Amino acid sequence: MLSHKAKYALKALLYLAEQDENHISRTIEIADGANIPKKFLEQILLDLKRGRFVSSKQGKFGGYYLIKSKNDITLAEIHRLFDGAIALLPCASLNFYEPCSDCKTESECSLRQGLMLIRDKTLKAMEGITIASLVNK
Amino acid sequence: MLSHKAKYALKALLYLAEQDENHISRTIEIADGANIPKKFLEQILLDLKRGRFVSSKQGKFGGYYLIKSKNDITLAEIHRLFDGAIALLPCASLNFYEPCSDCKTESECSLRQGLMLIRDKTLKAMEGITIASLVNK
DNA sequence: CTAATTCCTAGTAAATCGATAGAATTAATA
DNA sequence: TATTAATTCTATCGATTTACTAGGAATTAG
Repeated sequence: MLSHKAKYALKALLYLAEQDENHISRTIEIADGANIPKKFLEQILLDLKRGRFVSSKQGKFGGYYLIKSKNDITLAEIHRLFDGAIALLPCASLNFYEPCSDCKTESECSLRQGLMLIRDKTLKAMEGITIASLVNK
Repeated sequence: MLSHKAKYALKALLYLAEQDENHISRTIEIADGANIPKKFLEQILLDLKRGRFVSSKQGKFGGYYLIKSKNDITLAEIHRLFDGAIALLPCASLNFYEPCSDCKTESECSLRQGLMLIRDKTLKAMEGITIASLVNK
């Protein structure tokens, strides 16, 4: 399941993607437009900025705008940024790999094999969902 | 991600599936065999019993045994029993549906459409992973 | 200088998670 | 029938995470 943070991030990105190019959106504008608690959204936008999905202009008349093409922002990336691993267990994860402490020998962990299969399919599906693909609906 | 409960449940089911037919496994035996905290495993086995995956015999020489074919126990079912929805948001879930409080009109929620697509693919993949398919490795 | 905005750091209440404790219940068998 | 070994049930605990909120510092346009 997605955290609220991840959901709000996606909604905020969708909002930004729907604006005219060169338009700068204030936090409050996004919060109202996408129904997101404003102070919470502030943090989320900062995270998106650190992740180089958006950039900002400070001070009066400042705000946020996309710096990554909406075709290149995938659900998989947003999931990873806010909720971490896409795999069902860390031992089956590409980006957040950690061995299981309770598995005696990993090569023999039959569960892991199955979970890596799931991971590959889920990942592929999530990489196919882009902000652009969602906006055009 | 799977909770420890779900992971332990899968490991316990794998353990049971590997035993001879008609063999009854005590909790402590499963706990040792699959490296699961015994008291925690107790709860998990009760959950699996309520879910009609296993049954138990009480008293001396009691224990647990599979009552569902290993071909019919899927990762999807275990995920649902212990961790709930497979979809990324409740509004995109089949079995745990709930509307989003922050979406103005659901039909217009472009995010939901994408998440239902992911759900279908993930679900299909998870239904393909059975205890039997994991044991034979 | 002032107003409007992002940026930063804490804090907090509630829920969830992983696990433990202990007593009640059940059943085999000596 | 008493003993013993097992499941079953209920309650609780501490740590972590989640979803926010609060307050103010820094920045910028006019």
